[in-house]
Amino acid sequence: MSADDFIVTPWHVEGNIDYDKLIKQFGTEKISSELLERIKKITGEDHFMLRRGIFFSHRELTRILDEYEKGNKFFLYTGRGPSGHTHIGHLVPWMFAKWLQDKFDVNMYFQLTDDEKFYSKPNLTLEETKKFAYENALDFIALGFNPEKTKIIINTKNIQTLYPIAAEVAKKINFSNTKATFGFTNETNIGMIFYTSLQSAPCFIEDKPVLIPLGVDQDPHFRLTRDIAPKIGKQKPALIHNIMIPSLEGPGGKMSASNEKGTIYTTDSPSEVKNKINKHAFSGGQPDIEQHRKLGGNPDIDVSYQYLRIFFEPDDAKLKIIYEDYKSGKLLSGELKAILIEKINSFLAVHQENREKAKNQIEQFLFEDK
RNA sequence: GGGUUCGUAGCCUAGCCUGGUAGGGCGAUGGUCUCCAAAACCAUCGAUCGUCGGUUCAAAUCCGAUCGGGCCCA
Repeated sequence: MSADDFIVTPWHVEGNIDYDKLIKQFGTEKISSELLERIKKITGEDHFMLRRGIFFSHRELTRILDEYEKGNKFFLYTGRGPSGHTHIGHLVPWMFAKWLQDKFDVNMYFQLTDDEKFYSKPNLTLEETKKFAYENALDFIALGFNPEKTKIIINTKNIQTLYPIAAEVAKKINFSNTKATFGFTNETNIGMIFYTSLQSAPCFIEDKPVLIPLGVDQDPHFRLTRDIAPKIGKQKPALIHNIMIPSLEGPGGKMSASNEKGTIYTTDSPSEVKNKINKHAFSGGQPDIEQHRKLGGNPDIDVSYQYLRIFFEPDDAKLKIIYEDYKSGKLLSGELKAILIEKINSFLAVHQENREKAKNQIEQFLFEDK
């Protein structure tokens, strides 16, 4: 694979992603400066994830805003495949979704696809995926979603509600569609083959437009959903995509829940965070201090800097100083790491407290079948 | 129901025909080097070869059964 090759699919992300190319490949739209201005005007704030291009692409976000301005509210939908513990990369779209909920005052559905992870991970049992679903739900709730307007759907639990919608969808998808979209073969179990219709279901749970914030790698699922929507008399879901969060160990992969050392979990202790960052975070620094002072570091490939940019340092002025100091060689990699460690640990201290409280709130968040 | 194929460390895999208790790659771990990380270089851990039984002085290797996965046909 050459330097400018990259692969982005729902199951595999590899290489240095050129997001402009990806927009062309996927046929999505770049979030333009006009669109940014418009969002800013409506919400009264330009969220740093938008401003910095962490959310960089969309499908029909303009339609959602058009409707909203006419007084027609939309709702939000996102989800998570509970194949393991939550890591900080997962929080990026959720955090943004929380902001959207606050600003637009809309309903939110969060789908935990325990069945899908059971189907797709040979070694996971349904018991385990259900356990992770519960664990992941705590992290979601901990971010402060409005309990009046937020419902968590667990596929195996809420199948009664999902199934009639999924059936409508499933009837419109044939085997060729799923094979082409997901690369299914004759070895693929039939749970997987049906599954995408279940992931589509929450898009149609309310008779309103839906906006889905999600990692761009998950876009293919909803390309299919968007094709089906008009056929069953529904509106196409609109999407807003975030970039892939790099693994601690460097660019060229997304943070994976199965790679312990390249991943910071929401339940990690301060010393674990410190150790992981110091020992594993890929740096853009020079081989030694002398050269670093002389040549400076490269913040654009430095994972610690990227984490600050993506999530942990919302203040542009502070971020800019870090960027310039690192680039000039004034700031050493170890010092940059120390900044990040401090940021992550103070975030996690609060998050973990909220996560504990979430254990008592979870009941009110769980979707109840009617 | 019939046929076929596979089952060796976390993952991929050599060895099976021509029996003598397993070799490699990736990964993991530790060290050297770095302000860190990476790279590089050292070193280390890790498999009773799906299970049970048989043949044999000796079986991952041959035979039988059984369990599990895949594919094809019905």
